[in-house]
Amino acid sequence: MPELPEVETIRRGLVPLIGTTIESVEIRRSDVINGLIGSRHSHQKGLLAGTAIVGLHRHGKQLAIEGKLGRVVLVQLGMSGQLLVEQIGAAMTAHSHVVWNLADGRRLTFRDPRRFGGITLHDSLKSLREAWANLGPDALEITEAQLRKACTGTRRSIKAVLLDQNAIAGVGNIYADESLFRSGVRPTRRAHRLNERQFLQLADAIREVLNAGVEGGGSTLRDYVGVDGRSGSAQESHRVYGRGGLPCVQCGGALRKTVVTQRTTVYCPGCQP
DNA sequence: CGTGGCCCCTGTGGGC
DNA sequence: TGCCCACAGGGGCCAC
Repeated sequence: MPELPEVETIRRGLVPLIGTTIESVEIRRSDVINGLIGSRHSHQKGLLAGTAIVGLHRHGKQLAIEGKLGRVVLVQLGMSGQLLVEQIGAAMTAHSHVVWNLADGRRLTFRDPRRFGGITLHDSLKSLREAWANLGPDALEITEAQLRKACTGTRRSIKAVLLDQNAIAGVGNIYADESLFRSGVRPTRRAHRLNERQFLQLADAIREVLNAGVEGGGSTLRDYVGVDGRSGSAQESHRVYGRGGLPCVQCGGALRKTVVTQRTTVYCPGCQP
């Protein structure tokens, strides 16, 4: 479900939970949690039972819930993941895998029908930082220099690099196509062959489309729902994503739909030479 | 070692 | 109207 703007919107939606104590945690499907070892008691502890939420962090599309003592629950939403704030006692929807019962009578629910997402436990902020250091720089603030570095020494296409979270963290399929269109770069272009101007324009475009998505409340996805379970209101109009065969907004020519790196890709043959 | 290909899984929307 | 299947925001792992 989420691209970076949705994850950031969810993070902001959860900020009001800071200071709230987690009373207990229900693991309804343990296989969504990576590296569960040890006792039931340690699982509860690792999932922050009995402690307060003290911070909410994001890097790329990953979201971290920080508890007291530096323990961290790292959530990856994958394609269909959701974090929902609900009232304790409300009907539990299908595919609700982990539930944090809060002291204020509400609960935080991790739902993920397709289960491409998951949860990883870290016992310290240091451990989280190390994991995030292995990812590329955050796409929301990507600089031209960082982008150029990610594209150096590889023979892959620029789209493959954009989608590689270890190269740049946070660009998904929609924003890869949107940023490539806005910078006039064909998705299949070898990454190392972009010129100076293209690196600059692409870095600018990535920041712009992601920031626009955040401003729009992360409502750029068809079945995205926020922490309140409602979908976003201001649907951003994508210029190429989902518009294969339709006229290009710049030149009027037909947008071409292909597959690059196993992902549906739409671009304008005229504007992205 | 870098890279492309395959697969994981469920829900849904569009075509027939 | 209803059924079926192609396809979907991601990313880990495996052979080359």
